[in-house]
Order: sequence, then structure tokens, then C-alpha cells
Amino acid sequence: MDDKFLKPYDPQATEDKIYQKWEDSGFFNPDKCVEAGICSADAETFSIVLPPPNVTGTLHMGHAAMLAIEDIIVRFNRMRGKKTLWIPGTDSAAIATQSKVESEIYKKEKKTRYDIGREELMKRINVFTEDSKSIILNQLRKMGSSLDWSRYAYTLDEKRYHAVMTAFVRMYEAGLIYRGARIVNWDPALQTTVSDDEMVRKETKDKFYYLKYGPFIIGTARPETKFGDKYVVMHPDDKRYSKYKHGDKIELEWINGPITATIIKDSAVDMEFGTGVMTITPWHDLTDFEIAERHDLDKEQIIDYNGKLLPIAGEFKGMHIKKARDLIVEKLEKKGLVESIDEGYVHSLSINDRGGATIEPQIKEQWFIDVDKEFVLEDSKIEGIRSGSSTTLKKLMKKTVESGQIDILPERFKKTYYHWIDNLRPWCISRQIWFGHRIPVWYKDKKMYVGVKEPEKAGWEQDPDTLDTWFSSGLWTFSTLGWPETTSDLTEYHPTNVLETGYDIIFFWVARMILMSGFHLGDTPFKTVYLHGLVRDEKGQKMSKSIGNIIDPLDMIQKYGGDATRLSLIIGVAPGNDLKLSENKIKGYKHFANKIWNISRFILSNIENSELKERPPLTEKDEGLLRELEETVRSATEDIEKYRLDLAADKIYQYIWHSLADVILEESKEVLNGEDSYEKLSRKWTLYEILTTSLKLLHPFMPYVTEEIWSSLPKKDRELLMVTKWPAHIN
RNA sequence: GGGCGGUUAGCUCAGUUGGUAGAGCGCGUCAUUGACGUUGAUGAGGUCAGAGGUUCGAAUCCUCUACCGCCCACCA
Repeated sequence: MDDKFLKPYDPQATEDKIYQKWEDSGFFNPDKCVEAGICSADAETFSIVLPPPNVTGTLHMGHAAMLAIEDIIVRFNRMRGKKTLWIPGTDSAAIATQSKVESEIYKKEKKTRYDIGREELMKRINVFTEDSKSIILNQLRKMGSSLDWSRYAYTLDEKRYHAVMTAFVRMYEAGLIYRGARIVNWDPALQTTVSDDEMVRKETKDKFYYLKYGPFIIGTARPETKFGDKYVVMHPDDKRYSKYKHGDKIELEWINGPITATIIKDSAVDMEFGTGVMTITPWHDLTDFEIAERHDLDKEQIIDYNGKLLPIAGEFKGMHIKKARDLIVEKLEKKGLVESIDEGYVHSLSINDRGGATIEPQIKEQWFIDVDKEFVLEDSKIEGIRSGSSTTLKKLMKKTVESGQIDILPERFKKTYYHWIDNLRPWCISRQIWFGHRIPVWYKDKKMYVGVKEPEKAGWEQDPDTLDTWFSSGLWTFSTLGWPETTSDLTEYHPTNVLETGYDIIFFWVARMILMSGFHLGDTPFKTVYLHGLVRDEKGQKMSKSIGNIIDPLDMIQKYGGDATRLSLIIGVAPGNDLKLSENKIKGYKHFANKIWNISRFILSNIENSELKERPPLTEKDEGLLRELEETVRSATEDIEKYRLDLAADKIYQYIWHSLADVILEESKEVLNGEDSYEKLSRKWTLYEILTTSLKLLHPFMPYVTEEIWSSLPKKDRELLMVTKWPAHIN
């Protein structure tokens, strides 16, 4: 027996060394496994992409949970003899990264991005992301992740750039990408649009004003937008206003003097709300915009892109809307146009989740993806859509899940997914930030050129906007495998088997990947979507810097080891449920790592190498122990196949601690100290069998300690436990 | 406003096609130089949120109610 077993298990002294050993073996890369004969060249493949962490900072417990789950799945499949590939990568996270760097620069130097210019900003961002990237890659290793580093990808590297440009051009040529003036979510602070999904709503208490608008009373929370209101809208069925006809003109006195208003009848108006009459501001409100579109009404901009009032505001011109509101109300009061004010109006404001500013809807020329436009899918592997038939992105996204070609776990998220698709509007993909993939469109005079490469002749100017970061993320399952080239990786490993990610990004990412893969490959990006929950603190609160309840994965690994950290994030959490984590839980599993260590010590110290050569005749009792073991293998394997890692881990834990240690070993002491040599030999052989099988079972969950013990075993099938065959069982 | 989830031992959660309630942590008692200073044995503790229904039988299926949480939404 190795002397190391005389001391308690020490994760700090072990883990980095073990990781290095794995990495040096090359077996994270399936090609090397084939070369070494660990799996056959035509073995079934198993592939999964790592949801690329943002290069904005460091990994948190949510990442740690994701890594633990994925690594367990990957190690399990690798041990089952599949050609297993897990692709690492990082994401540029355009808006989040740029705004973080910008605010750092502003804090230190009081300069904005316009002061330092596009080129200099890019330089600063690159320095920042490079630093951040190396921290992240180190953290991924610390968790024990068996990622194939030779296939590492970054959303902004050259290959991914090429994929993104190609995707844009092809979708443009199919008519699915178009430029148009629509109402968008404008962030006046970051000076960019953001997508619907990037906004969060925040409940706010405001004043609500009832204003006299000719013969009507209209309500508004935003008097500063009302300068241009010249349409008054009511429901066509509203009897109170049946004397007014659509198109009627009325003269009335308004903020800056007399105006002519036009009556519009539209069923978007809620008769129950307020007086059932409203005026519209199509430039700054989506509902109003859509009403205006339906009736072909004028749209006027009231607020500029910095949040200041335009000349239409008369004397208030140039004033910031925040300052202007009270002054405008004051003027309206003087003119006797204020009917009443409701002080306690609660409504929700849209905030940019990536920067924090209040969103101002604006009409802007932007690039959009049309999710409702018919196109012909030439080569389709999607069930229910024939090759050469016509479809839309929306239909395609729905079909793949409805047909069961993509399975979403847990089941309940399918409904959430359908609901989102049904309400999906055109996806605005252009951003007015500098960090990201620049849109491959060039302008010269009145001409426009769309292409993967810049036009050769001089004088063309590229569109200044960049693409929404989720556009490139949407390509991730296949851009990482070499698309648009037809690489062997792409044919072998796509569609990937599982996409494992948090339920909070089902719309941002999961849906976008299905969209992109459907259009560009006529296929699904993955077969199963496995969604995990959020990691919260022990009271169930979200972990955040301001509350100060963050548990840092690196600290925990330092204190209790990577194995313990992993297990604490798995056991006791059903798929899709949030996890309440406490330091105590992690500590508990450190004890478990030591338990298996000591079990090994006991067994190894009681056997001689010579006794393991071949299977001796076994006692009935020992046959029984092996059947119990086999039942554990069968049942744990089944749980992992169903992605119930929590149940599998718990079962293995129960078996090792409470069957193997508490019962089997206790009882073995008597047998081993006894006189019956037949019984003794049978038991020794059986204990060793149970130990090796237990190590295999536990390996995906606690890879470090199991590998370290494995390295000291006198007899084994393969040098590295990581690539040893998963124990067989009778189904 | 629409939808989803949760409510099971002090705490965190399991409970797989309905068959007399489970685990971990914590707690009580006893043992222990023990392979494990990170151990073992044993015990206490639950009308499975509430009400009604289906059934021979319900934590599990159906209906309603209450509370907690989450997501979506164009009530100005």
C-alpha cells in the first residue's frame, strides 16, 4: 500500500497534479482516444458545447454548477466508450464588456469612448478581455472540467468571425435580414439599441396626469412626450364616443398653442382604462407606433437620442426630459389643461439589463431578422419540414420541439418556449456599440454592398454598427466545429447531444441556436436541452456583491477541494430547480472524499497483490454483495441516462458510505481476522472488486480523489480511471 | 392581465406508472485509540399547506382556496 494513505486525503496537494496528468494524456481530445485505442474510430459520438462564459469577469457558483453537471455527463459518456467531445470557449459579451471597460475608463480618466476613439477603445477592451480570459480558463480547469482545449473557440476569433459574416450574408440573401425603421429599445446612456430580452422591468411609482385634450380627458405618465400628439384614439365599439367618427378633425388648445387633432378608431385601446381615450406618440411608444402603422399616420420624433427635447417642444427645446417634465406640467396647469393628478401610479419602467439606464423607445433605422417571412429550406433534416418546402423561422423553431426532435428537460420549460415564440417580434440585431462583429455592409453614395469581405474598390464605408452578441452565440454549436467549411468535426459531432445551460437564457440563447441551426444547416443544434436552476445562498436569496452573500467557487475549492464543491452543487437539486447552497454543505462532501480515501486504505492494506490475479471461488455471501453492487450500478446508470444526476450521486454516496463502509467493511473485519482461508480469499477479491467499481461509479462526480486512489491500485484495466470502462451491468 | 413552479421531519430537499412516508445536515443517548482526530450504533421529530372529489387505497390523479417564488405582456 502506498504511504500516502497514512495521512488524510489532501485535495490541495492532489488536484492540480491530477488535472495536469489528464491534460498531458491528451484524452480530453477524442482523436487522441481513438489513436490510443481507448475508443474505436467508428464509436458512437457524444458532443456538447460549453456555454461560453462572458469575458467580463470571473466565474461564479452558477458557472461552477454548470461545469459540474456537464463534466459529469461528459466523463460518464467517455467512460462508456463513446467518442466524447466537450468544446470550450469564451464569449465577448459585447454590450456588457464594452460598458464595463467604458465605465472603468471614465472612473479613472474621466473620458468617454468618444474622447478616446474607436481604435483606442478596442485596444483597451482587448487588454481587459485577455486578462479576464486567462483567469476564466484557469477556473475552468480548477473545477476539473475535461474540456478539449485543442478546440478552444472565442466568439470574436478569426474562424468565428468568418462564420458570423457568412451567416449574415446568407440570411440577407434569403431576405430574412432586412434594414428598416422600426421602434427599438434605445439606451440613451450607452447610445445603443438593445433587444427586447435584454430589458428588465422595474416597478416604479410615478405621478399620473389627467389632461384636457379638447373635449376629451387623456391620461399620461409622460407629459414630456405629448408635444406632437395630434391623433386621439378610441375603441370603435365605445358607445361613449360614438358621435365621433374615424377621421373627424377637431380644433383644440394644447401645450404650445392651438392644434388640429384627428379622431382615430382602433381596437388596441382599452375601454376600461382611464377615460378610454388616448393620444398617441408613435415615435416613442410601441403600441402607438403600431396604431400609427395600421392607419398610416405621421410619426414625429420628440426626444433626441441623448434624451433631450427637440424643437417641436418650443420653449422646452434642448432641455433634458427629466428636468422638463415638471416645468411642462406647470405650464399645462397655468393654461388650465390639467384635470387632476394621481400621485400613486405604479407602473414598470424598462431598464437596460446590461447597463442600467432607462430605455427610451425610438424609431431608428436598424437591421432586423424577420421571423415570419417564408423561405425555402433546401436541405432539411427537421422532422415535419420537407426539403425544398417553404417555412418561417418561427415555424421551424416550434416544429423542432413539438415533434420531439429536440427534448427540453425539465418538460415544463417547453411551454415557456412555445409561449415566447408565439410572442416573438422581429429581432433587432444591430447595436451602436463598437465592440463586436461589425455588420458586413458597406455604403457608397446611394449604393449598398453586402458581403463577407470588404469591396475592393475604394470609397466604400462600412456600417458603423455591430451585431447583437446573441447573433454569434446562436451559431455556437456549429461555428465551433468549423462551419461554414464542411469539416469532419461538423459531420461527426453535429447536432450535439446535449445543451446544458441555465433556464434564464432559454430565450437569449437556446431559441436563437435553434433558429440559426435550422436556417443554416436545416437541422437542430442539439437533441436534448437540459436546464439547470440558479444557485442561491442558504436563505434563497440571489448571490450578489451588494448583499455580500457571494460564495466564491475558487475559495471553496481552496478550502474543501474541487470534488466536494462539485458534489455540493449536484446532490439535492432536481433539474431546473434553484439550489440553495451553504458552505456547510460543501464541507460535508469534503468528509466524503476522505471517507472513500480511508475505505481504500482499509481495503488495500488488507490484500496482497498476488491475491487478485484471478477470480477465486466466491462464497454465497460474497456473490450476494456483488449482486447488490450490480444493482447500484444499474440504477445509478439509469439515473444518469435520464439526467437525474442528483439521484445517481446520492445513490452512489449512500452505497459507498452506508453499505460499503458501515456494513460490508465492518463485517469484513471479522472475516479477514478469521481462520477460513477460502472465505478470506473470496472476501478479499470481492472487496477489491467493490472498491474498483465504486471508484468508477464515483469518478464522474468526484474525479480527483478517485483518480488519485486509482493511481495507487495494484491491478487495473487502464492507467487512467478517466478512460477506464464504465462498469457493466445486466439490464 | 396571461402563464409556470413551489408548499413533505428544526433546516435543505427526494419520493420514478396511486399500495401503511425517505435522505443529508442539525438534535438526544450510548460506544469508540477505531480503516476514517472527518467514526459507529440507536433514538426523537411529519394529520405530506387547506377543503372537496375519484378510488378498496391518494404526498402522488381531478376541482377549488390560501400563501411564497419566477417568467411573459403594447393598459396610454
